[in-house]
Amino acid sequence: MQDEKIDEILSRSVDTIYPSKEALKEVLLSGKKLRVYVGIDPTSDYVHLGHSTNYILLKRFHELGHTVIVLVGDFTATIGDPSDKSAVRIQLTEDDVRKNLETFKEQIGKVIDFYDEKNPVEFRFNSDWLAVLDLKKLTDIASSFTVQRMIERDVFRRRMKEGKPLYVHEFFYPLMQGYDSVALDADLEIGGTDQTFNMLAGRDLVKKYLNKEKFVITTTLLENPKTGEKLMSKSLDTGISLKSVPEDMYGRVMALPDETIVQCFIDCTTVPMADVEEIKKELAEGGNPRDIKMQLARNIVLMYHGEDMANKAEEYFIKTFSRKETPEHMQEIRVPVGVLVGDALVSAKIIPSKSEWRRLVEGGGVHNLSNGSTITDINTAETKKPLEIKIGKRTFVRILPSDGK
RNA sequence: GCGUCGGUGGCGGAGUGGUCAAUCGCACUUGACUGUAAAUCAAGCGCCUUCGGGCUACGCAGGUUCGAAUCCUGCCCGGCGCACCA
Repeated sequence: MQDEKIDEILSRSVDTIYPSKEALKEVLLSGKKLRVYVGIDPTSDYVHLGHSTNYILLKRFHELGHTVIVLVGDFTATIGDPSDKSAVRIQLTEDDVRKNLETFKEQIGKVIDFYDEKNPVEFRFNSDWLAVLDLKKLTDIASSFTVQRMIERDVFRRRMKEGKPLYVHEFFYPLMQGYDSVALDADLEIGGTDQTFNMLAGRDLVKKYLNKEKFVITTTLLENPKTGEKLMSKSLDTGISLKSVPEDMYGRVMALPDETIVQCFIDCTTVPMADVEEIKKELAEGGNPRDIKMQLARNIVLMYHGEDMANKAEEYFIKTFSRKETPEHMQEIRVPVGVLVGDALVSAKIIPSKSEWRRLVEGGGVHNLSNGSTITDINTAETKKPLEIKIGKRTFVRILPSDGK
């Protein structure tokens, strides 16, 4: 049982283990309790399915009784991770961080029990040690790395090649992140493959200051196998937020490319690998990807919203998209009698502008559910009695006229 | 500091006096189709419009011109090269 769990830790969603899988396996089998951590960026409270992979893995360590730490990168956030080129430095107030952290706990709390009394999860803030780091110490840390090694890094190399700015302080970023491992007395860090460089910097520093081996597990990123694009990207807004309401979360999972189904099962759910193998086989043998993707969507919604909500989301999806029925619950807006439908929708911010409304109507994308027709007149003013409108496939609005002033 | 190149829509990236609200790719929206909000195909993608057009936009501020994203001046920001380097 224990061995099985260890095997899963060492393989599922794992890209690479440094220094080696065998070395980590040996330590895990020895029964030694490790200090394992994952870093989070507190600049926003946005956590998506891609992040969840790391926490699911962290959970596995937690279940084996290892000490689990969530590191809040409140100090490094003010520098801006060079891995993310939109390096707008954000000045975070303590309040922002706290708020984001609370939201984070709510979302990831569904994966790991943060309030487990038997094995409490530690939350640490790197400003505690980084904000007070003096230049002497920083110089000492920096002396562990050569400039050559820094500029070898592809984000840096690419930016130099493209003539994009590259600031000196960006070199500090991996150093600081690496020093976190020292301050935490970490034995193991988990992060996406995009964090490899930063996490490896920590290995060097831990060896230097603590004279021990820090293990690093990089986890696979969800990618579109066709384009190689990251499936979950904060900047592209393609990720599936863990804050999504059940119907939305379900639908967004359904919108993922068919080719990613198996990987999502592996990385975003706790469905046993044996079952995942079954699913893989089923797909290979011509199983309907839609049905299998529905299982996936169901599993994911279940994780974050519970069984009831998963059922409801599934039902909603089937009704709305498979059978194209009108949902029971829809957004309602109240408007004075006689107002143009388009104006009402714009002022309710359901549509960004009148031009957009015009395009939607001209493109045949607006339907009057009350009588089953497609609205073709942009100046339609059917606001005398309640009107149900469908815009595109997934926006439903009920317009309620009120004669009140 | 000097020289030089550049700053364009959500992003990447064309355009270098008029036909530019700005080629194209990505993202996004809508439609068709379907097995799904997949894939594929089609259309759209600044704002307003009585559909004639109007308005605001190409780092910022001025200027030249009948007319500027495109030319000039100044400023701000960046790349590269040179210089400086106790």
